[in-house]
Amino acid sequence: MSFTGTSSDDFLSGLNPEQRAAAEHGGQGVPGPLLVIAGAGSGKTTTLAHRVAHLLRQGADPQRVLLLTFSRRAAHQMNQRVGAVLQRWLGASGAQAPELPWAGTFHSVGARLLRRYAERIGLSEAFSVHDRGDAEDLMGMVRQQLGLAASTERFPLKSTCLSIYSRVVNGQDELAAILQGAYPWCSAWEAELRRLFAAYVAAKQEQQVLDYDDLLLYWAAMLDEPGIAAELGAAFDHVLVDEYQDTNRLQARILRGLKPDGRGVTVVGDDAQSIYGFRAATVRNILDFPDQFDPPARVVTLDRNYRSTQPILAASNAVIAQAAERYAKALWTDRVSSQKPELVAVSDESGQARWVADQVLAQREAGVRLISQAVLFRSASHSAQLELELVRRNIPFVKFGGLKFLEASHIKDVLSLLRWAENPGNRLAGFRAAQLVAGIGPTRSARLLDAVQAVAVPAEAIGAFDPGSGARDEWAAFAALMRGLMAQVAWPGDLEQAVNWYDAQLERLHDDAAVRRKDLEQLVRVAASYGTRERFLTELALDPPDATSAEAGPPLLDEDYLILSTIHSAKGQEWHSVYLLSAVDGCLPSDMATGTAEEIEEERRLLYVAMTRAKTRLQLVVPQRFYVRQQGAGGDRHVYGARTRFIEDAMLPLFERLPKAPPLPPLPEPRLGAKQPAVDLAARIRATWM
DNA sequence: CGCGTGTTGTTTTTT
DNA sequence: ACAACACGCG
Repeated sequence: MSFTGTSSDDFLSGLNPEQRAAAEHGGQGVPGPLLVIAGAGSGKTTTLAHRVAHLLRQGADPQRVLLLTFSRRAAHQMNQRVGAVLQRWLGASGAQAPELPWAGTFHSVGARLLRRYAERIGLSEAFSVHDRGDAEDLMGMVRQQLGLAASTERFPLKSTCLSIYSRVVNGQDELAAILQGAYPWCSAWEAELRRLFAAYVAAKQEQQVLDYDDLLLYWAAMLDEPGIAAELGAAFDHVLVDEYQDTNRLQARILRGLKPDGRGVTVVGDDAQSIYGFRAATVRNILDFPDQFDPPARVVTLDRNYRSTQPILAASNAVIAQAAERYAKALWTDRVSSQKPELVAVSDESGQARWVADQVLAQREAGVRLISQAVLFRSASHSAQLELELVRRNIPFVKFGGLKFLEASHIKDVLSLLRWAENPGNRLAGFRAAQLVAGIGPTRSARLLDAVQAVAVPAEAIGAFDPGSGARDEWAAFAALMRGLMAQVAWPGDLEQAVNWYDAQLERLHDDAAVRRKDLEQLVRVAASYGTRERFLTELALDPPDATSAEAGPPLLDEDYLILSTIHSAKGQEWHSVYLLSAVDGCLPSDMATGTAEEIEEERRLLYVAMTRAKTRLQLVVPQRFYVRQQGAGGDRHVYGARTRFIEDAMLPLFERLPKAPPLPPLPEPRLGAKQPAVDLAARIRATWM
């Protein structure tokens, strides 16, 4: 299939000169490496979409274009934009715009490639993908087995162990260096951690499971084989990477392995928006990209902002200008406005919730739909008070980031049944699944798994297992379910069967069975959109649905709703009005992240990302005090919050301050002792009716 | 051996 | 305020 056409170049005519240069880079033949530095709101997606369209128009085969995006959502968006551009160009010719089959995240593309090459690299084609929670559980199991949990001095928690392991793998660094740099309090455990990680890797391989890091690690390792590298490199003519500032060294290694000479490679990003350092992303990837090649990659900088008004941009530029190291660029715009971004002083977190709810409603009255407004925050928990307020006032909202559907225990329970059926070697899934039966605990479950491992047909071992006197009937039903799930795949009927069986256990396992039942119904609905059980299980780990039904739930498409989002999840998005909650030192920068200068720089970029999401209206809300958590009910310990350190006094002229009058000092807390109240209001009010 | 209860330690961001 | 862990009962 070819899209080479004869029509003119007008489909690029909507672009500015720099965008156009990026889109057309290379002319005929396979172009050399290209780096596009795309500032916030500079039309990055548009440019990348036009570049893809341009390549296809020049005859590139969509099957041979690899487009690596940061999220599934971005991949989808890109596919649509490319389609729209091409559609316009193809015009009335009626031809179908092509789909890009190889558009996705590094992780999801990795999973697909590994499955394709499974046999050649000694991997089972039925390998399972562990999400973060599963990986932690397995790490916990191994930690237990090695006796590290029982040592007299406390050993790092399983989640910490996994974070360290992940950092080592993704950062392609030495354990000792990572410990020293990011986990100094764990340095004393280096030898034990090494032993733990070795056992963890062995356990994964034995069970044929891969965690997120493995999807990249095996891909990179596969590319170390010259034969496979040549084959894979030749399979793609063009490799485009979005959000390159948030890739880590392992991902850079993959890119180099695919295209050692850089021909056909385009990377796009903005060093000022690098916010995934905690995941071992390194801004060095983008800073060092050009000189990796000889001759160096071409660099195109997009510094015209089409999103925000001039006052919003001026404030954002001032914030990022304080950053230590970056590609120098100052964004500019011709969107004039007299409205500066606003710094709003409120009394405390509940005042903040009321303020934002008031503002959101007022804006809606003024004609700004809820869906064009967003509330951003540093960490998912910061929005708790606001969520209560929104529910109270009947303002519909959807929250991005924070607790994921998949992390809920009932969802994990049901999925463990399917995962075990899909891959009986997956001990973790079996371990969890068997314990759902009343009367089965860790010990019997482990014994069962040994029995399963010892025979050729797992279902037989399950049927023959003696669960102890109390559980025989329950066990028969469970064994029948597993036999059915393991014998043959019927999708999505398998999930319904699993949910049906699990429903009988729900009341016993959880007090809030009703809410959880709704989630399971939702899961069944989601499942129908996946073609096969295997795809469902892997893709769910790589792209979980966003919210549980306990929260707002998926509003109907025609309904209007407010967006709540962590700053991280807001990446790449934009809204007419943006409210940033708790722009206070301790929240932003988070007091969890003030250890090193690098961490603080990343927090600064987070504020920059948050501010540059706003098109027309931006409010940073600063509670004057907030209550310290971790204290008894009725406790009154609080901290007087200072405005975030990233907005220095010298920048204040760039903001409007609200409210205009200085805020009233907080009322002194009345000390209600045993004494009688000074004024007996109650008696007076009773007297009205006498 | 499983399950319910009390105690202790710990809090971020995501594929 | 919450979750993981240790302990003691059935």
